[in-house]
Amino acid sequence: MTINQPTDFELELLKVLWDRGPSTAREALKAIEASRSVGYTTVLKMLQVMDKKGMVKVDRSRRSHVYEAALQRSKTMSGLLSRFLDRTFDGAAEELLIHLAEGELSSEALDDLESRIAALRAKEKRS
Amino acid sequence: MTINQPTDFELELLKVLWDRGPSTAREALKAIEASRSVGYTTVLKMLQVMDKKGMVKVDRSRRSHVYEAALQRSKTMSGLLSRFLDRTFDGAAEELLIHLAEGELSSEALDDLESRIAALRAKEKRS
DNA sequence: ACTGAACTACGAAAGACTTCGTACGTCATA
DNA sequence: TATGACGTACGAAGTCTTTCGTAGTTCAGT
Repeated sequence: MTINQPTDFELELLKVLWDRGPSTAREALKAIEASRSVGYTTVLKMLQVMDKKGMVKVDRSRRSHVYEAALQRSKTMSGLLSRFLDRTFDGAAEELLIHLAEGELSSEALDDLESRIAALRAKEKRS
Repeated sequence: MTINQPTDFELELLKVLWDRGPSTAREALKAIEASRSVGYTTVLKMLQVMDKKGMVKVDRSRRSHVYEAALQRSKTMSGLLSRFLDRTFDGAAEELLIHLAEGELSSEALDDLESRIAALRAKEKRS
């Protein structure tokens, strides 16, 4: 059961669908155009490809088909992270954290992270 | 100066070079074969491609050319992480951490992480 | 009913990555 | 010196992703 990992563009589209909810190709285009230039048929084609891969569900009852994400945001993100962790850091989360901590974390993020750890600890103890 | 991001295979080879030090194509092949099957000329070709991209340095003074990583391990990893963070989590390290914490971290890793945070805090205060 | 706008379907091409076959050179040794 | 093992160079093909053009359909407004 190897899950389908979305590519960059696919993820971009999934994010639109997660944020906006079910959307037409044109609506998705509008959302994406905000950050970069791409043609309408390109977006449409990608949505069709994603349909074939089972990443989106399509409602064809209207003339403008409506696309909806068929993947859960959280699971998808976890899957992408997991794969990245394996491929890049050979699964060593601590290694990843070293680089994350050194380059990317603000003081607030550290606060956030600490409270998250505390929550996890509490959950662990409970189980 | 957008740095060349290694692909999966390229990273695999870089890891070999980082771990073993300067190596011939055959030595790299031996190391990689431990985990998966690939042909000798494939490895050689990749090393040649990486040479063209500037990712490795080649010593051609011997018949069997000797390849050496031209990228720093730490910088490469940080770069890969940074790109992944941007593309997948739109740069939000906290988002990444949520998923990392939920899926991948053992109790020991949490310990490790906490002490790392403490160290970062200390470093921050000092500056 | 006609026209133009908007939609879908789909072929095809470009670029990146990976893979290998093949041609050819070199070197030790039988 | 002939042979086989081992080395490099490199073209080419297969796959995947992204991109778009074009053809054909549908629908609303004149």
